[in-house]
Amino acid sequence: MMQESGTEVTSNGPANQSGAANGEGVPREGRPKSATPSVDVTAVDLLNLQQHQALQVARQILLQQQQQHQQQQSQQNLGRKSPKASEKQQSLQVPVSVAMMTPQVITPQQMQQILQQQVLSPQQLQVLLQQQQALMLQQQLQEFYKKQQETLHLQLLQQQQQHAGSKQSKEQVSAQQLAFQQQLLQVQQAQQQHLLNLQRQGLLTIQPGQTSLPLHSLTQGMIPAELQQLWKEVTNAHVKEEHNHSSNNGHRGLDLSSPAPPKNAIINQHASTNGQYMSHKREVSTLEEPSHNSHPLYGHGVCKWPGCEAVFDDFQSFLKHLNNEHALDDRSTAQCRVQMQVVQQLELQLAKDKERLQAMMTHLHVKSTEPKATPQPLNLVSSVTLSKSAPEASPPLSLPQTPTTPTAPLTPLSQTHSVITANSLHGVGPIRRRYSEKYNMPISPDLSQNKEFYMNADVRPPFTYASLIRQAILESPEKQLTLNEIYNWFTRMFAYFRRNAATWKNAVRHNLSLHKCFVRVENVKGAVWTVDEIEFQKRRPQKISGSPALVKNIQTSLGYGPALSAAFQASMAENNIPLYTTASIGSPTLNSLANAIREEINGAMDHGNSNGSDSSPGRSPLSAMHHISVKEEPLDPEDHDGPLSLVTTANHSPDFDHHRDYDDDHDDML
DNA sequence: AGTCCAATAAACAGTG
DNA sequence: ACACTGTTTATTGGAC
Repeated sequence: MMQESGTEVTSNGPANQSGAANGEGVPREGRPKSATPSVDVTAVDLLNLQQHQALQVARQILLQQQQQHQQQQSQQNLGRKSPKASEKQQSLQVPVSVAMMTPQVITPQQMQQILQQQVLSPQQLQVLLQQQQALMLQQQLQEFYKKQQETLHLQLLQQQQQHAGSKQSKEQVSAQQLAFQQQLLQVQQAQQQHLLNLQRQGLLTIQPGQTSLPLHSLTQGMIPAELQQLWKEVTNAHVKEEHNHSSNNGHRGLDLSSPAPPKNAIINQHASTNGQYMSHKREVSTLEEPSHNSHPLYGHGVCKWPGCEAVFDDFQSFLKHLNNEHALDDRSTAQCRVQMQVVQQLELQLAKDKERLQAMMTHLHVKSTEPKATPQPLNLVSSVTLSKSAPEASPPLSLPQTPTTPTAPLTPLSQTHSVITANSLHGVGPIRRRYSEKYNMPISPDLSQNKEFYMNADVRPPFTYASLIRQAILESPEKQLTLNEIYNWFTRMFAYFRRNAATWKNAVRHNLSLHKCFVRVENVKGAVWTVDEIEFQKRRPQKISGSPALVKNIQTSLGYGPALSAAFQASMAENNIPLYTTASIGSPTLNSLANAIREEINGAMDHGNSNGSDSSPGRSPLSAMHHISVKEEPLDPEDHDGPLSLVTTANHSPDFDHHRDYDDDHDDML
């Protein structure tokens, strides 16, 4: 029945649905049957790509720097330049080969192709999009820097016409080097911001294992080996050619001296976290711990001074190196200033994120008796463990969190069962299809978080039709929808279903008919569809638990502390253990830590060999799924004369659900 | 390799 | 006749 909602977006056109679902030239958007595997990119790959691109940009800048410098020197200081310096510059250009490294901005066509082939998950696409934005930004920065260089060059020429002395020239060169460093820093910071944003949105998972805290991860991401190599090139070139004179004067627009340097304590605090300890030797000698063979700038036999990476067999030689190579000079000072800015930036970001966290925690605990959470990230753990003790607070279903609050994080207290958003794990493993259905997980968290994305991007949502239909129905006030209203929900919520109209309607109907969880109810107005939640939950996930390898993985992950393996996270998700994913709360590493601790508290270590009742994967006390008061007799659609009688009442009955779910599952599995 | 599941396509029937 | 709704079957491919 075309009800009042018939005015809805029917851009799909009056598709001849019956029997000719694929009519009207709608391009079939099936699975990427022969999708080019090369496009299969994970978030980590994208991160690497971005870093590589940033490096290229930076190298381009460096090349320009060097070229301009070379030009000016050959023009102004013909006989003075040492051949070595010239060789150095030449050698710098050789590996750069900027012409060969075109910035890999994805063309709209390529983007469209990626979108249509659906080889990327929405999260990956978001990463991709944002990285493209970052690329743009970097290019803009590059252009800006070009202009800056031009003006600088002009001024340099003027000055050198006035003072033909070499000293002045060197000062300018020094300033240029610093300007470049500053520029590099800007690029880094842009990246940094970007990465933080990505992390906050849970779109990016830092590879665990190498760091202990997010900031460290971040910094590692910011200054990869290549970037450090670049830095080395810069600083070496700078040092070899000239050093003396304060670099504070003359560097245009970089004003490194102006920002109030962070307190040493703060520097130390960050140094201890991000490993990028950066301070004057004098400070080091006064501040560092006198512990033997231990130095913040020394780790794994390598000097950790930015851009150094010199290898030492013993600590003494490192100290010697530190005193000799990283003594108090212009270069070290400049590097220190740069590092200060990095730290400041991180602090700023940290403060913002702390504030955000505070607000989140305040919001989430406003109804509980918990004391207001402190901004300490680790309190996530406590809040998690606390929240699990009060599952009664959970409303019937995940539906209360409608997608209308995309930025609002999940409310743990209210959705013990739906916290999982496998999206954060999407990039970890192979791209799976429609993960939400697999684990019977409510899709609302993901949906709410990515609502905007799905609404605007012509990307297929990674949910099964059944999940989407269920979501549509449950979102409705009456928990019932006509077929047409379901259609409308699809088109309203997903750009993909706006464009690719024909087949999915057939699929919707097919799913409605096929799955027992969808119950058709005759209504006054016609027929409406409701969700039989019990049936829906009966559709069990595929069993993954019990894998010894998995258990071992978990154990090692915990054993190694916060470096929670991706496999572990994946297992958490696949085992239906609610976790505060990166999508819901900022830092993935923190989440990993929280998860690890929480998992430990939950006694998941006996995951594989506990007594049968609790070895089931989803038996997180926090999960407790949602608990529907189940009528004894199975629902019979035929017997119901009203849809409301079918709607799950979702009374919480712990006694029932605690073990029934899994016993049921096992029974069905066997 | 076999099984399960979801997506897709399509035929068909009932109804307004 | 037509469009919409609903059911059913078959095929395909991915994941396990």
